[in-house]
Amino acid sequence: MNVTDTLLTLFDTSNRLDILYKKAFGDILINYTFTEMHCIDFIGKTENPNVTKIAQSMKLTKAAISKIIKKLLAKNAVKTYKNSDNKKETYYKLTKIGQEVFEKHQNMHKMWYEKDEAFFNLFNKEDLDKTLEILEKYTQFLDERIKTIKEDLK
Amino acid sequence: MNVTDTLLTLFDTSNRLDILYKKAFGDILINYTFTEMHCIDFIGKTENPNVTKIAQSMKLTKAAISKIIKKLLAKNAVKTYKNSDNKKETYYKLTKIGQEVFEKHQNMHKMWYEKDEAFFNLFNKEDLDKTLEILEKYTQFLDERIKTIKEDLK
DNA sequence: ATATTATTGTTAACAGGTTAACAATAATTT
DNA sequence: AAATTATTGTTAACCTGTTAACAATAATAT
Repeated sequence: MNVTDTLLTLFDTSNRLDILYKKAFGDILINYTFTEMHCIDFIGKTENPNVTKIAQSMKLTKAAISKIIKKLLAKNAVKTYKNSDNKKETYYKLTKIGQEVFEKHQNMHKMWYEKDEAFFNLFNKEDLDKTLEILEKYTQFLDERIKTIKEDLK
Repeated sequence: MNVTDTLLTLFDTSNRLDILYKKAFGDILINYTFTEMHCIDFIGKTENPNVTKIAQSMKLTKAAISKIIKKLLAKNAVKTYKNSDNKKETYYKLTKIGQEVFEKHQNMHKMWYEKDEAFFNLFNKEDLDKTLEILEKYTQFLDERIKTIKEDLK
């Protein structure tokens, strides 16, 4: 087992996923960036989404989301509302335009899913399960190392 | 086989690799960013490296490398030289300081490699090979889709 | 040999993220 | 109830990348 190969392969795979994803959505939903799209997706799926929730879910800062929301408001994809018993929090929901974009995005995902499924069906179940297991354990192993990196380096 | 799980797992794994990598090098080589470090690494390993070669290898634009090099020059990690029969190209080599950073980075990699190897030795060879095979084929499959995405979406 | 085309590397303007500081409001402590 | 602390969301200043335009030089075609 060549460790370097594994890491390079992993890197390659996730790189391709990234390219494909951006390309797919970039081509169809030309007026929305990748991140704006994600943001719309989250708003469409979530109860009373505010800047804080969106930021947590998307693993970006509140500052970043604040800016993105500004753009989505300018594009009329999203509108704000408030809850009468909380003057601090601002929530968002999709406009008709936003809803259309949301649905296109959902359809893309569905199509994507089907293609992937067809691909993975070429392999047998045990091999796929084993692959998942190895990847998951490796992720855990990396998590451990992230935690202990300080002592690790003394 | 749940496709969504696979994709999320893949995403998680590469995300952790990224975090760990940045954290590791960020903590040790505090004066150099991740990208500067990569650049030093490439210069240390390459014959007559110029902006163009570095950019290709690091998959960044020449403009980006141009800026990074500027910083490395300011930090005295790198110096320029020319080849007498080409007035257009500028090459770079490591200074003593740059060389030290390069070696620290190499040692980090070695240590990292050993830890990974110990981890992967917990699994048996066939399973690991199968995993690699699946990932590689999936990467190829994604490459195909990247190429054909235009027609794909009609 | 000259003219054309391609390559090299820099720069300005932009994009999309971050951190840090802040005012407004909510929650908690005393 | 008042004071303190925590949370929300915005903004300014910055960082690191991109694209596009450019001057200088090298390579190729005529």
